[in-house]
Amino acid sequence: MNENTFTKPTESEIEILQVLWQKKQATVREIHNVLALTKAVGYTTTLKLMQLMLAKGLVARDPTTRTHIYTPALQQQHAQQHYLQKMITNLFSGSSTELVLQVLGNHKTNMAEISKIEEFLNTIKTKTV
Amino acid sequence: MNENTFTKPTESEIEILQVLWQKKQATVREIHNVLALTKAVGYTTTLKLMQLMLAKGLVARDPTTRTHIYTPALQQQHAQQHYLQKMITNLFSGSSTELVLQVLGNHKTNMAEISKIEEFLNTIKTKTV
DNA sequence: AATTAAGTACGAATAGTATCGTACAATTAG
DNA sequence: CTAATTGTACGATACTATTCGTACTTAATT
Repeated sequence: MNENTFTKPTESEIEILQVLWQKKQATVREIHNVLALTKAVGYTTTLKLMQLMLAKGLVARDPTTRTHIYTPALQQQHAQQHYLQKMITNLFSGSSTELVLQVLGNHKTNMAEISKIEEFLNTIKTKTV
Repeated sequence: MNENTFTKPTESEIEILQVLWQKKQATVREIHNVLALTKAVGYTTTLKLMQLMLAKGLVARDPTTRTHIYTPALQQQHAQQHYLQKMITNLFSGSSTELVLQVLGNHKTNMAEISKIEEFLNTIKTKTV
């Protein structure tokens, strides 16, 4: 399983990856504690999921210490692109602009963020024919 | 099952809804023909899925004619919001702006669309403290 | 040293999703 | 009028994902 082969994470797996992306690395216990904040789930369930993710190549781990330390093996940006593309196709009739407008309309965006987006729009303007 | 209860469509169900949202209404045969363009799937599979979607309240149908005519019972915008929110939380660490920048960076956006987005940013600016 | 605590491994049960064959009904073609 | 075609209904099956109990191992506590 090389890095070109995108193994689609399931929803539960993405929840785990989200924690790993933020913490950079974590033990099963640490991840489980985070997940347990928002949903009822047993420790061995989280453990098993992470073992399956290891087999799929979604995470890596250092097994030299007794308590294994896991790291994400899938880049957050890759997952973002994959799911964004799918979402644009299936939910926004293929229009990325529609998606952008919908997001901007539904989430409070402060001045600094608006400026950041405007700035970015200006840079792509120069590349647009 | 009232309209406040959002029944989360599965991925296959969203593919069907996508066709319905575009066509406004369609028969099982019509939807199946569209799906068959991109994946191998039997007619009765599509039929069964749509019957399950009817039971879930995701679609409605007019059964007075022999060939039933289906319509979407879930607004496209509702589904968009739900999945956008989930995506922002799980894949973008809660930052809607990050998502917007990612989309703009990965999809070609023409002048007209850029203008549309800039215009929208201006309107929300006036509402931003 | 014995007991308790904390960890991994993994089989197996459960639940959720997708697939399709077959039965049957209604319409259409010959 | 009979055949073939086109449709719906739905049970059975396969596949995928999730959940957790239990066994075993290692480390820490008493």
